[in-house]
Amino acid sequence: MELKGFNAFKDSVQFSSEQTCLDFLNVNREQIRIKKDETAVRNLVRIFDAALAISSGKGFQAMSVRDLSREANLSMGALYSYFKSKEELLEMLRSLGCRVLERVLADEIKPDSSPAERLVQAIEAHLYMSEIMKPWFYFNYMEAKNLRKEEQRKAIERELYTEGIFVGIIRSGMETGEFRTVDPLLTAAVLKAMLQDWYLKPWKYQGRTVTVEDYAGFVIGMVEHFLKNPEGQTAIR
Amino acid sequence: MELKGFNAFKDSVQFSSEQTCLDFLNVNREQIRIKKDETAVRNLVRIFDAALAISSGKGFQAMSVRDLSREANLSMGALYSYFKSKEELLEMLRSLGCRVLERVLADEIKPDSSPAERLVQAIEAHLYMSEIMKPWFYFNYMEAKNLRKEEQRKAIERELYTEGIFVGIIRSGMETGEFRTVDPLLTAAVLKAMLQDWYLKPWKYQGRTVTVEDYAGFVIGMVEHFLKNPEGQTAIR
DNA sequence: GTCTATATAACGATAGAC
DNA sequence: GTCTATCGTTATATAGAC
Repeated sequence: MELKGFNAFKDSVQFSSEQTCLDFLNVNREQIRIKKDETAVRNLVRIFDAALAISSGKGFQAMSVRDLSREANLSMGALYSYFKSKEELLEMLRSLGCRVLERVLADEIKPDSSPAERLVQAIEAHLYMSEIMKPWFYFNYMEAKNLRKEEQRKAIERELYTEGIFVGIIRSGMETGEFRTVDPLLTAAVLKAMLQDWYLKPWKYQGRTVTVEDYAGFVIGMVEHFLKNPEGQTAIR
Repeated sequence: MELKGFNAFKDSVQFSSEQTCLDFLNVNREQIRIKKDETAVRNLVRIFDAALAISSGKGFQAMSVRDLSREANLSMGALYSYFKSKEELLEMLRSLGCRVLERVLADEIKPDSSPAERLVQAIEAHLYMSEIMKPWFYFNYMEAKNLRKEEQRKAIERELYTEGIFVGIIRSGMETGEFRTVDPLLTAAVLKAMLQDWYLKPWKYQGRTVTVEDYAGFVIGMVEHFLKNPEGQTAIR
């Protein structure tokens, strides 16, 4: 196993809040009343950062729009020219990270790599993205239940989609004989659970001075150990 | 590996909501204004069940005391003779399952078993208890952040305590040579994450008709595969 | 574009009748 | 023990001045 490492990953994805908000603005142009891009992006960044910060402490429902107004340094009236209800703000926040996450996963997982290599790429991409956008990932997980039924369905679909990436990799590894025969669905499910633990319990890993690379290395080691065919790589390649 | 199985487990713990609420009443006698045990227990069961049901849908913060009054078939006034504030209700709910959980873990993990056996006992106990008290486990996880700082600290302590049970088992298995050398803290952490996934995403496993025994078998298989010393049991050293 | 001020609804909590 | 009625507070959302 050969890890890309967190720093190399960060350089290659070039994440910035401003770029993310500009993308967001371009997609949701009609819902936002502000006409000047520069103003809109600047305030969107402040709104999103503040909302994620407050929500991570006490949850989105318990955050009042007044709280948000204070934290983002914008008046009530100003806020309501970026969204028309608190519920809409919730859905804006949710959709924020989805686009960038999907793009990164598509970029970082190389279809012509071996299953074992793609497994490492996928695990690193998931973990490192969750490290970069930790507040969003936490929010996305904890607030899913507050979405409307329809949006909730989409959120579940999304979880199953990223899990499906792992299922696909495991299946193809089993076909080439690189991996031994396991239950691909359950394996992907518990792998996902491990990856999510990284951003769900930051207090745990921070307190133990475990870095995200340490964690990635451990998870990859465990999964490889579980999947590796003891008879060695039996074919194709 | 030899599993006890869910039904055998259920028989041996003899869980009942009424018993749990009676225990609770005996511990918190001074905070509850109702004098007749029978009435108090009956209503406590209704309050707790209703509160967990509503909270699991939209979270505790979003649940109004009026919602609770409707669902539990008790008036506002009646509710407030069982707790003196919504926040106190939150802490009552949190403490509910802790006692019974701790008792069960102590009963089910036999100190004179081998590390491998104790590992199976601990995993089964955790999973099966979370299946029996699923609404409470979900609540306990999702609402921890709404507790007061002091109570939050205790919640983290509790998480680390149950995780510590696994750490202890892994360490002793490494000492006897039954297990190979791994990072006990990280192993226990990801194991915990796997166990929690069972009650955090019921929609996933229910939809796939995976039973809790299936899940237990899979997790135990994976962890044993990870821990098992390839050289076999090399004795005490 | 952003502000202050306010309308309107819902909230948690309590007092007092039964 | 439980209910109904109601208090004071806080919430979301908007209107109109700047």
